[in-house]
Amino acid sequence: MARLAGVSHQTVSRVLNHHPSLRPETKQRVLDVMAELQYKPNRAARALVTSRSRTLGILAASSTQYGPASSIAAIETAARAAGYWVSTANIESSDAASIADGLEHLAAQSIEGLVVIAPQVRVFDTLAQLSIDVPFVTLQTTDRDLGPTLSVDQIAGARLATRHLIELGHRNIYHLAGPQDWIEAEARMRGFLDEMSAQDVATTAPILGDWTAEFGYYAGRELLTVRDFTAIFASNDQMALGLMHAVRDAGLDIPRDVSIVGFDDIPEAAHFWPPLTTVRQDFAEIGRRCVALLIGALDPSALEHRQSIVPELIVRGSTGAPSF
Amino acid sequence: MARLAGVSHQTVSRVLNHHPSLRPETKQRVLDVMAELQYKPNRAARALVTSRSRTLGILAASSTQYGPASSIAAIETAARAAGYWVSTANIESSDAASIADGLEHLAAQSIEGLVVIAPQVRVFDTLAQLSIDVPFVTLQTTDRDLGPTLSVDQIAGARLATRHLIELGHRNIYHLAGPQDWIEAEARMRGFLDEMSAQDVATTAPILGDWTAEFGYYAGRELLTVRDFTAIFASNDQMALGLMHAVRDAGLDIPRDVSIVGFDDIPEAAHFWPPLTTVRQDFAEIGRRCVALLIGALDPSALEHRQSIVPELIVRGSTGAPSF
DNA sequence: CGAACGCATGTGAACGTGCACATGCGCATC
DNA sequence: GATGCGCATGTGCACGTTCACATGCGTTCG
Repeated sequence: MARLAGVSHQTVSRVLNHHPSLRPETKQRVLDVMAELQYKPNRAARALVTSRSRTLGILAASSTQYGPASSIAAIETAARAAGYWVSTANIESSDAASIADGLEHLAAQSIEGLVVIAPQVRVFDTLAQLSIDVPFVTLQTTDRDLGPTLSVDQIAGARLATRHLIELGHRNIYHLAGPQDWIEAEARMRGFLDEMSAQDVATTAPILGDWTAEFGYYAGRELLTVRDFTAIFASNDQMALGLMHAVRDAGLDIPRDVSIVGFDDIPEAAHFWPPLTTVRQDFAEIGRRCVALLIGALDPSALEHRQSIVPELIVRGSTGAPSF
Repeated sequence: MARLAGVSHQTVSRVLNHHPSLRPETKQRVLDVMAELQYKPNRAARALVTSRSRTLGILAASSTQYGPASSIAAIETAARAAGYWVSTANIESSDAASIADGLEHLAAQSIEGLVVIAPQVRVFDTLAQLSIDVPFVTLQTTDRDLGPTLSVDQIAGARLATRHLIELGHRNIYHLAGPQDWIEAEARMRGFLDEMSAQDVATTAPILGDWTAEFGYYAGRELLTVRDFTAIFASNDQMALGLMHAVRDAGLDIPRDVSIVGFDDIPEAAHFWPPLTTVRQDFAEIGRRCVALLIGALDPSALEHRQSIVPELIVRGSTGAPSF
């Protein structure tokens, strides 16, 4: 007990909390003793009395993928800098039981804020059911008002990608979308459809995928049996990779026969063959903003981080004019 | 307070801890009230009185990469199943300050066990300096006795890859290694060197990389200016991807002119062009074993999880016999 | 010169849980 | 029928911290 070394426990507490009325020499003396004893304040005791856990929760699906993993890492870093801890719950399947389990695990440590990187709608239903009542953030662009949310302009990114293909001269463009319970997937699909109709290009129904290269490969094989298109916009880079694999397997050339665009700009995308044209998302920035939003909601001060993050089109070798 | 509903707080406590001497009807009554009130036991209070946090720490570098991310996810899942929480600290650079910061962050929540997925040696020095005294696990194959450790046989995996190339007839093989402060990288390099000398093949000095595709690309360009080799064994799949990019840029064919082997078998590897021959590691299993080991060390019972995980060579299109 | 104020520090209670011990009750044993 | 034992439950304290309040001392001001 550091307080054995000179002062009362309350003075120690004041030192820890940077109380203004402290004689510098007293403060220093306490600090010295703390250093000597390797004193560590007890987080549990503090949480107990303040009833603040200073913990943020992340509910994550697909946390092994580059995008989610990057956001998680950025969230952790930003939270740590702000003096918060982070606890993650990964859900493997997106069924209700799994979601509920993850949320309960987070609730059990009385998190003060929640970031959801996962299928959306069910999560919030479950959240309501469990009557977990914390501010939360999600990457979103829905109409629904889901409380404080962070707007990353997935729609704009998807429009960028689509416009690029149209400007190159493509008129038969498929979209390989992500799972529709992901808000990002839905937004990218909407961006694709919006741009297509804005430019008066006939649209085909998007194909619903699962984010994996494996799915992209099989979807590509399927599509190529008909081959009524000259370009595909995939909702992430992994699916784009699978598509490219299928296209090459069919003996076709990219981009001469088929142009392909991805989404995310994972670090490997620049080294695919051919290097992938894609939409860059700043996952780290997303993570940082999530934390800023949450902590803003917790320390109820300014909350004007609502400006959206603008994605960027990175043009590489996988797209070109169609050859007729 | 649930205890207002009939019984003493101690009885509630007994229900929570599955005490044997409880009349079933009493127990049920308490459970009913708990359900009705949505009662959640307070983790902080419990941690305070038991002085057990039930929290495992992960110190992670490169947590956005597939391998580390997979292990982290598996650790989280396994820990959750065992009733533990997980807290992650990501370190961006591997300098001492960053490591110390991460470890202090973990120590501040009095973690009971630590998994290190990061440059190794400095971590343990720092650990000692901060006199953090918890059991820890690391993926390792060093000679050093670093306490309870998990042995994943990286050496065997690397030998597998190297032997595959030698058996195909390659005699001029380079190794693109990972950063040498990573134990995995060191072990894979050792496996490569061991196998080369066991098979009496002349060895060239390994090139030290940084795990990224970008590095693989530039290393490949560099190597190709001389081109005194027919095969390269890269220490992970990302670097292998970069290498393949460089080889193609030079107008060469894979595997006719150059064979390439990776390590990890990330999900995308099967869809690279050509599909990558690589060594599969079961990251999820690694994560699970980490937790088993740590919890075994905490609840001091059996500790015989020491059998190592055997990696597997996956032969795909990126390797073939050399053409002379 | 005394009252009032502000600063630096101390005192005691409280947070919600688990542990050690105490209590009361029913049943078996002699 | 008294003694003792085991089961089911209750009582009080402790964990380490913060909060509200109390104390003592020096300074200012009417």
